[in-house]
Amino acid sequence: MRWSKTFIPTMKEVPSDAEIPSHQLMLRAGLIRQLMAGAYTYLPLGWRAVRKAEAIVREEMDRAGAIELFMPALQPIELFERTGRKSAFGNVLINFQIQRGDRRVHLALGPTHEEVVTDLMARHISSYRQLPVCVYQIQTKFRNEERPRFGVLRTSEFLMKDAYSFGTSVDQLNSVYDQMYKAYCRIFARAGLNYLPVEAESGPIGGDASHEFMVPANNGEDRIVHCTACGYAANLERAETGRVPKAKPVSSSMTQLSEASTPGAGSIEAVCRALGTTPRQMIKTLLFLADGEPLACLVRGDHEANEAKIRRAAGCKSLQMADAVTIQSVTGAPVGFAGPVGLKCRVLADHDVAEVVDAVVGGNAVDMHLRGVNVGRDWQVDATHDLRMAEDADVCPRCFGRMQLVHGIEVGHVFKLGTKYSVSLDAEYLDEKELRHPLIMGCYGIGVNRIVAALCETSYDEHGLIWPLSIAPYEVLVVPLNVSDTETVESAERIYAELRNLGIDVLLDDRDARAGFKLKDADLIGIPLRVVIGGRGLKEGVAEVRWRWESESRKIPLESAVGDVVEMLARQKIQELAKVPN
RNA sequence: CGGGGCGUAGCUCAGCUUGGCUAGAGCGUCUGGUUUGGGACCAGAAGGUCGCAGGUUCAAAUCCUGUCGCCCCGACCA
Repeated sequence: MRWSKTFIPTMKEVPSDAEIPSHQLMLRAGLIRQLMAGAYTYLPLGWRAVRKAEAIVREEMDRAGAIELFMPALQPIELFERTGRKSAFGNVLINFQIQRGDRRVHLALGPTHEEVVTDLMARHISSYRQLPVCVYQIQTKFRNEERPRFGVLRTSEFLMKDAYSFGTSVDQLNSVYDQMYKAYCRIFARAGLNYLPVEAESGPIGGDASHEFMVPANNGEDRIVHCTACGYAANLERAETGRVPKAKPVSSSMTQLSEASTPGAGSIEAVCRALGTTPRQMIKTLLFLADGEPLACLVRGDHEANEAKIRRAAGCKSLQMADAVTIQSVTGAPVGFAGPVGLKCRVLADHDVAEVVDAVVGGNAVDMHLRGVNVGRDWQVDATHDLRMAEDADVCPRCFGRMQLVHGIEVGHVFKLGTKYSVSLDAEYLDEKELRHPLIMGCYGIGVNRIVAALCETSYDEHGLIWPLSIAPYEVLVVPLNVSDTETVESAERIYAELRNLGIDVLLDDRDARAGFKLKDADLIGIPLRVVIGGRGLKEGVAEVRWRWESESRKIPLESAVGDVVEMLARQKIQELAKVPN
C-alpha cells in the first residue's frame, strides 16, 4: 500500500482526552478515532492489526478443533428472560423495542452468546453420539458500560471471539477446557503479548473451573497477585492467602481486657484516631445475612473481606451485608461497634485474626470498644478460614514465597459453565441408556481488540509504537527520503513492488515530505522493519534497514535488498514463533 | 449513579478571576517560492453560531440558571 493512497492521520500532539499510553498512541498513530464515549472507529492501520489478531485467533481455534459459525447480534429478549440474565445483566444489556407491523418486538444486542448458542444446540443435539462439540465465532458484542474508559480497553461495543463447548461429561468438558487453555497460550504468545494465566473466581462449579489471561500493565483494570517464585497467579477475588506456619503467640504478653469509650467512632480510622492504635491491631467485625441467618465475619482491621470466600466458608447460597436492624439485634449496638466478644450468632474468623494479640474490637455497645482482646481468653473460635482479599506481599499459598500485586488487562477468559444454561434452555441429550441429561458446557472468550490495545499499552518507546511482526499492520515500511529524486524513487518503487509480489505486507511512504517528518511518522506507527532509501545510501549502493526495536540500522546492497529483507523477516518470524508453546 | 475537571480554529492551548476595540498563539491546511537524512524557511490565504438554550446587562467567550457532551476517581463489570 502507498501511504498517499491510504488513510493514516498521524498526530504530533497528544490529544487531551487520552491519558494512558495505548489510547494516546492509538490516536496519534492513526489507528483509531473516537465516535462517542465507548465507541471507536478503527482506521485502516488499526483495523489491519485487529484483523491480524483475528486471523491468529481463528487459526488456533481451528487447530484446537473448534468450528466456526456466526450468530446474530440481534437476539430476542425472551432468551435472556428464560436464563434470568435480563435482570442479572440489568442496565448492561442493551435492549429495546421495535415496531414490526402491528406488534412490538423486544430485542437485545448480544453482550455474549450463551443463550443463542445453547438454544441452537437444544434444537439440534439429541444424542450423546453427536458430542462433544465446540463452536466459536468472532463477533461484535454490545454492553452498556456504565463507564467506558481507557480508550479502546473498555468500550460498549467490541470484537470478541467466543467459543462454547458441549459435552456429556465433566471429562469431556475438562478435555476441551485444556485444549482451549493451550490454544489461548499459543494465541497470546503468537501475538507477542506478555501474558499470565491466572486462576479466577469460578462460581458454582468451584475448583480450577476458570482462568483469566492477563497482560500485566500498570493501567490494567484488574488486579492480580503473582508469585514469581512458583508461578502461582490468581485474580484478587480468587487468590488464596498463604500462611507461614509459626508458633502461637506467647500468652504472657497479653494485657488485661479493658473498655474504652469511643463516642461516634464507628469506622476503623476513627477508632484508630480515638484510641491511638493502628488498623493492624484491630479486628473488623462484619455482619452478613447468610441464607437469611445472621453471620459475623472477622478480618483484621487493615484487611478487606472477600465475599466469595465468605460464601464458600459459610456454605451458603446467598450472602448480603446485614441491615442496621439486624446488626442492632445481634450486637445490641448500632452499626460500627460490633465485636466478637459475647456475640450471639455464628462467627467465622480469618486466619490472621487469631494472631492479633491485645486486639482492639467493637464493644457491642454504643460508643464503646474493647482493648486487650485475645482469642481463646476473651472469645472463642474453633477454626479459622481464608476470608479476605489477597494483598501485595502476601505469602504465596503454594511455596510460601512473597506474592506481588500487579495490574493486568484481561484479554481472555476460559470458564467451565456446567449446566446452568442447558438446564434453563432445555438443551438435553439422550445417553446410551436412553436417559435425558443436560449438556455440560464451557465457554471461552477472547477480546480481539484488547489484544491490539494490550500490545499498544505494553510495547512502545518515547517515539511511538513497537509492533511484533505477527500483529503489525504492515511488516515492512519502505521510505524514500526524497521523492523528487528520480534515483531514490526508482529504487524504492522497485523494492516495494518486488516485496509486494512476494506477498509481504509492505507500506511505501511515497509522500512528498521532508525526511525527518517521514522518519518520525515511521517511528510513531511502529512498523517492525524500516527500509530507508536516501541520497547517502544510494552513493554507496545500499539501503538502510532497521528493526523498530533496535537503535542501529544496517546497510544492505540495493541489488540484494529484497532478498535480504525477506530473509530478515523469515528469521524474525522463527524467533517470534520460538516463544509459542506447543 | 456519587465526586472532580474540561468544552474557544482540524490538534494543543491562551483569553474568563475584574464583562467593553475586528476573539488570539503555536502546530496543521491551502497558494507561490526557496529547500530536502530526524517534525524546514520566506511571503500570502482560508478556517470560529467561543458546546447548546435561556437569563442579567447599553454590552457576554467572560457573570447567573439549565442542558448536552467528553475525560478522570469511585461504585458497577457475563
